[in-house]
Amino acid sequence: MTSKKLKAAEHPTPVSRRQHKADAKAAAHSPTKPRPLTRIQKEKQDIILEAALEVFSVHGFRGATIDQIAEVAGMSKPNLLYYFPKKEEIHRRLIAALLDTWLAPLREMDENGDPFSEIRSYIRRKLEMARDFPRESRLFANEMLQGAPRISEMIEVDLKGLVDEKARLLMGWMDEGKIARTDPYHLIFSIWATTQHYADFDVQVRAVLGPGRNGEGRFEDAARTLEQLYLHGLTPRNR
Amino acid sequence: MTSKKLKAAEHPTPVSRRQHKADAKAAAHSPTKPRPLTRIQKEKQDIILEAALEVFSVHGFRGATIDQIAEVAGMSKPNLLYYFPKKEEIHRRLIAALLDTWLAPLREMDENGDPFSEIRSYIRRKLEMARDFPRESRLFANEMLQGAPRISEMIEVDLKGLVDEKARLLMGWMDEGKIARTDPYHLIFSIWATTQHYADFDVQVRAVLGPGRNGEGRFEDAARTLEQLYLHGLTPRNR
DNA sequence: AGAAATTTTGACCAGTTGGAAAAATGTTAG
DNA sequence: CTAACATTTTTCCAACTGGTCAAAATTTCT
Repeated sequence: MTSKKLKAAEHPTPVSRRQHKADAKAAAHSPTKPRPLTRIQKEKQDIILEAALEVFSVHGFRGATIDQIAEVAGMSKPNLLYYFPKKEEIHRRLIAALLDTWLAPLREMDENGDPFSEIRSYIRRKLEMARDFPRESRLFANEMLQGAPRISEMIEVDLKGLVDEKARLLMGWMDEGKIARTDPYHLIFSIWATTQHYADFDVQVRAVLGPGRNGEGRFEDAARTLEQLYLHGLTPRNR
Repeated sequence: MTSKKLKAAEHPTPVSRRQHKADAKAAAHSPTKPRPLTRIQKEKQDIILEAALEVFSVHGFRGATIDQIAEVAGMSKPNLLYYFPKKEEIHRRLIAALLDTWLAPLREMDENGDPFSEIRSYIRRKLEMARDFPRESRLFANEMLQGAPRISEMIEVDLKGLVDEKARLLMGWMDEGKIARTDPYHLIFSIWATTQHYADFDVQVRAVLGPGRNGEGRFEDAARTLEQLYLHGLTPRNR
């Protein structure tokens, strides 16, 4: 009694990028509903994304294999492909989710706050992210190294837009004499670089510092050094 | 600057991993001479290394393919494999040559010089390297992101040794009150991060700055910003 | 319980990958 | 010129790659 010879809804749930032909039943269920529903399969998707983050962040897009991700996720490759029909899909999902989180700290920099404490907070938050989400940082770095082929649009619009806005804010503070005058863009780049460095070059940092200063102490040392450097470095000179 | 010096003590003849069987003549030629000599085939090796740098720096070790490298090098894959029997060999050679060049600027930091001008020079040189050898920087970054599986030894010995030495030097300057007191290790990390950022995250920098400030001007802006930040930030506070 | 839908599995594929063998083509010194 | 060596090309291969498919196992819904 396999009346589903060509099954009307071959991909009703998980990831469906293209409908099969002639399925009146699907239409009957919901006329123009692209995504009927998802239940506790979202669980599986999360597991996959987790595993993919682990693998992509280390080997980059090309260097990572579906088999590898499937193994880390604890499922078979075809099973994984049931949820994400394409390798690229997994990657895109990861990147999309990442960018938002990644820019949050900068977004929080408030024009009404005290310049120094705003900048200090920003550095802190970025440093915390490098500590708490190193894989995300590496995923991002990997994408950048490759020339951001998959996210050029995002960085040219969302990211640039936000940076432009905050650069203007910093300029304002400089004009008011509240912080020393520098190029706000390069200042932001510096903060990005110094904080993300602790995630992206973790091995190097670890190797150089040796086993001694490497736990929470390391984080505090880094935070103190950077805060001093930036705050001290941004204090207006001539009075 | 462009230190082309390469240690020629890696492998003797191109295809040397296994001799033809039963040839007493080889022994007759040179009993215990590991490397007869290499002529103008070194040219080919250089071409291959050039191409490999191009490819590895973008896709990382796993993501790069021999075919790709061969194509960029303008030769057939088997031909390439004649010179470098293993993919890993090419990569190792690149990394080995790189590390030396890469650490040169730090090595040049002179304890007899003026602290501020030494640090300024160091930043300048690192920034120049990021501008002039971005591929090398990315190759290095790629390796770090992957956990430096192929060069952990090098960074744990050579690199750590050098950094320890220079950290001591910086500490000395701090003790003498010549520069503000901070963690010298994290200070060095910061300089690495901020300078290499311009090579590794070039796409991002370019996208954010837009087409305007992107030629030589960009380099100058970055240099000025970093110099101000570090020199200003390292000026001793209390008098 | 039983039908229907969903999830998982196993077999399979075509294209790519790193690499081996050996034949074919230079190159060079005697 | 020619033997000895160096280089290049052709052919080939086994393992791996992203991905498909139908059947089987499982879950869900009534």
